[in-house]
Amino acid sequence: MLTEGLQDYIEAVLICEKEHGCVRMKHIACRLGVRTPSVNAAVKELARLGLVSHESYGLVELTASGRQTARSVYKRHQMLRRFFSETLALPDNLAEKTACGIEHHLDERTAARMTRFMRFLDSQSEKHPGFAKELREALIDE
Amino acid sequence: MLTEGLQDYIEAVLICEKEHGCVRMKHIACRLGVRTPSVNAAVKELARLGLVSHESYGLVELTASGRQTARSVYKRHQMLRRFFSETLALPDNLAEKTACGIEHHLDERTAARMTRFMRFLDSQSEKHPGFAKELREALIDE
DNA sequence: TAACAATGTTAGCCTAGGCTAATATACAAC
DNA sequence: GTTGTATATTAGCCTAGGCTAACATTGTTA
Repeated sequence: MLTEGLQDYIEAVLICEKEHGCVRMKHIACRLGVRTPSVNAAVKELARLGLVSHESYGLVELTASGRQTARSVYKRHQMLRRFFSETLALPDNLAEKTACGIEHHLDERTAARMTRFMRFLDSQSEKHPGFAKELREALIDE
Repeated sequence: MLTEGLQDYIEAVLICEKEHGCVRMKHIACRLGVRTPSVNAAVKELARLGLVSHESYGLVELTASGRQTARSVYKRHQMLRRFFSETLALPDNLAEKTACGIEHHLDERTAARMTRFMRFLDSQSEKHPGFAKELREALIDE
């Protein structure tokens, strides 16, 4: 079973791949703010689950199914980040932190619903000039 | 420091108090789906933090500061439950489960922002007949 | 090619927070 | 008052997932 922690790790693999072209233990460690022995243990487990391949002292690579999993985790993360950052107009770092904290607690259905919800808000902004502005004003909290 | 787990416990104390008039270990255990020894350890810690008072084999009672903390946790929980249940129109049990999972990951500011956001949506529904209906239709996902 | 720097791995420890089994207490009923 | 049942507590174990320190490997550079 893919625990919350492992979801973070596999997402990190995908992102490190994008960022560096290849994935080393230290990249993952750096991204997640943990030490390499922790990464080592996690990657071992991901390999056992067939989500990455990895041989000793070598690079980490996503398998097909691992990539699919990672993408789905990533997509959800981005959706949440957008919700907090764009919809709620919170600062990027806070939006990111919050998205990161909650992403593992939304099931498929809830995530899909939120996506539709955000789409609806976008459509309202387009249809009704003033909607976005009203929203922005409603959110001010000082 | 009040860990996530302890926040669940202190919220449970408040709810058990509402439900039963007094708070026993077993009430908390039942509500959180854990065993009494786990509750015992948590309550001990809450007492150490000055959030509840409790003597051996007796009832658990919130202190003033504990009650304040519990209420704030509870309020956030309810706000989230409403977001998923009313705004996103998800089934109650799913909304509850999701709210429960993510509540500890929102800081004060984010929670306040979401509250304002929901207030804004309510005001739109009032001002523009059809808004709520359009939203409902936009969320359908079958 | 020898040595060093960077990286990865292993071993062993720690904490949080569950659990069960065994023990202790409180209270009700006889 | 003794006994039985419900509840609470303690002791001790387990897992996930961090960590450091020590060791191993790789690859680069003199």
